[in-house]
Amino acid sequence: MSGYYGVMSTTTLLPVIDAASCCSPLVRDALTQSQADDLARSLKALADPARLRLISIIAASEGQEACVCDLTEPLDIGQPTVSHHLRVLAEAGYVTRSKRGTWAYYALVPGALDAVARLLVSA
Amino acid sequence: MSGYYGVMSTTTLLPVIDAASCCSPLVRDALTQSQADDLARSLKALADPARLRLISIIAASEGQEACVCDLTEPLDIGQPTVSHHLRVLAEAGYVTRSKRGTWAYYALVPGALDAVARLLVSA
DNA sequence: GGCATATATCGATGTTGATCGATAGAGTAA
DNA sequence: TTACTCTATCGATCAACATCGATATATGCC
Repeated sequence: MSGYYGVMSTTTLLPVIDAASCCSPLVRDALTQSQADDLARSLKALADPARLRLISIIAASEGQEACVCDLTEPLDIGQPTVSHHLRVLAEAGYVTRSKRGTWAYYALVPGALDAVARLLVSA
Repeated sequence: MSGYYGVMSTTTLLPVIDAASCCSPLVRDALTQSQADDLARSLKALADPARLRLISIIAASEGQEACVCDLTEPLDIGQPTVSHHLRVLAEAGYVTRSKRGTWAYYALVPGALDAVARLLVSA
């Protein structure tokens, strides 16, 4: 389990985890402008109802991975919009994309949500 | 097409993840539309560089409280914009406002950031 | 090859949001 | 009262974004 699924996405940066490793918690010190920009970008990627639902569906799926074909129907939005949201989540480092045959599977990046959550807590 | 991911049997699938050790709504179940709307609204209020810097300055201040007069200068934005951001943070429940004389003081709501952070973590 | 399906990208549109200048309101001091 | 300071609100502008339909790309099948 937790194996690797072949091809990685072409955008392999993990901005969320990078931000977590370099930046101090929000409540410890006053954030610099660039720290605030980075964290805001990570939070903006999460701050959309459709993207939160996509993440929660992926997270609740077996292996924390889901096919796009299973993500289009439950949300009440069109297929291009789902594709757009998945791209935003991937570029922010929350999910990775792997294509198997005709289908594209999106998987949670382990620890990505935890990383951004840790930036918000005071302890 | 294939799977419906809703409230299926919680015991058969999900080999590693145990409901007891996995407490976040985001990661445990698929969010409903209104749950996603609520969480997105809370995250949107945080997902702005100016507001993150305001929160961090307030949090780093004595008593986790700061006067507006001390918040206008460090950020490179105008006073009406600072006032607007503070209002957004207050309406989202992250800070409270108290006026003493001519000055307005904004204080962190204890536990507010922790609460939203807990919604994101998986364990 | 041609056809069908799955997903991504493009272009346009309507909406939200960040920012500003001007101004209003509240409080203090003379 | 008047004058001054601090903060909030108003109205406008510009940029960012969510969404859609149409189309492009990729893969599999016949």
